[in-house]
Amino acid sequence: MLKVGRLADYGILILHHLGRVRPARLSMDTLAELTHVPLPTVRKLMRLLAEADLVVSKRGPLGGYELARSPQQISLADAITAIEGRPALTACASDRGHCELAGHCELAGRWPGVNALILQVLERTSLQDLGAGGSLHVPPPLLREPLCPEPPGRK
Amino acid sequence: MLKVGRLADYGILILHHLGRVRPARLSMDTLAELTHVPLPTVRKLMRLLAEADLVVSKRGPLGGYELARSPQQISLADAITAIEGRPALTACASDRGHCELAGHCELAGRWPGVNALILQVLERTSLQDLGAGGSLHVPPPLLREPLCPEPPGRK
DNA sequence: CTAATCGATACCGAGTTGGTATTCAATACA
DNA sequence: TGTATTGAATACCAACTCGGTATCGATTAG
Repeated sequence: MLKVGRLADYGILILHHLGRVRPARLSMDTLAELTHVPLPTVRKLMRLLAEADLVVSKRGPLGGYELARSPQQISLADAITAIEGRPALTACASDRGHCELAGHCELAGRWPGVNALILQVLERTSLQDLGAGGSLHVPPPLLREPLCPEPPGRK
Repeated sequence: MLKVGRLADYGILILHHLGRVRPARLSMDTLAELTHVPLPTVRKLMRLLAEADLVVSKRGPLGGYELARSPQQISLADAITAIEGRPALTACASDRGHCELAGHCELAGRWPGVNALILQVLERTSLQDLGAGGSLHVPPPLLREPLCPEPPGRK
């Protein structure tokens, strides 16, 4: 199904909320309430997001989390990578993890290319893009034309 | 990790091999040998691929499978959909499957857009593209410019 | 000093996924 | 018409990943 895990989904939602209140801070408790994600799960998520430097934590009363940078500067790829590792369609395109077919598989060398394409979509979509209205950076014509028109005057 | 299941991976490899020998046929036995995928697993895969009309089967001696259309006309999206259902990043972007956050989640309406983008990459990449050399339809400049440059003389 | 809040570790149950076994149906060819 | 070859269909299973939980320790505002 090519899906992103529920944790990553939740994580992105949390980042979205942090973006909305920026530069204010939100406690895990509040985040759990806002997102309806169970608190222990929020805990696990925040650790990952903090490790990846997407959020900054403050302890003690009045503590909580705030976004480390602006929502424009955080991509979906950032978020997903923080929570479930670098997106990799197949084992051959992944850093960790081995494909037992390696050696026989004629496609092994080709997957990274496709993977990079997908990754780009995720990198070019920011939290901001996701949260606001608009066409996700990508003009509707993309739907009918080749992925990118041949750049004029090249080669 | 945003990965495609191993079955889908195998399935695409199988389709690739069928493409190479087209319009000849290959038996499951041969396919298992060629791809190093265990025969029972090949069986399961071929049923799915046949149901999706990506391959055509012939029974009896000299039987086997052949590609239903040319490798250019089969996209990665076709293959993945046949094997693990329509790709959907999140539950909100999926047909089947419900997100228990539906109703509270401010992002629910936005995911389908991102999903469509990813889907397009998969739809625009054919078996042929994957198997052959070349730049996957997508010129390198895509790596540095906005996903698609604003079409000149528009709006 | 104390309450509020984050940090870290270990653990668990369930569902998905990849893989297997078995039996039946069709067909080329002798 | 019989037999060997090949696909079709069903049911089943084991292992791993994933989402979720519990518990305790560390920091800091007031």
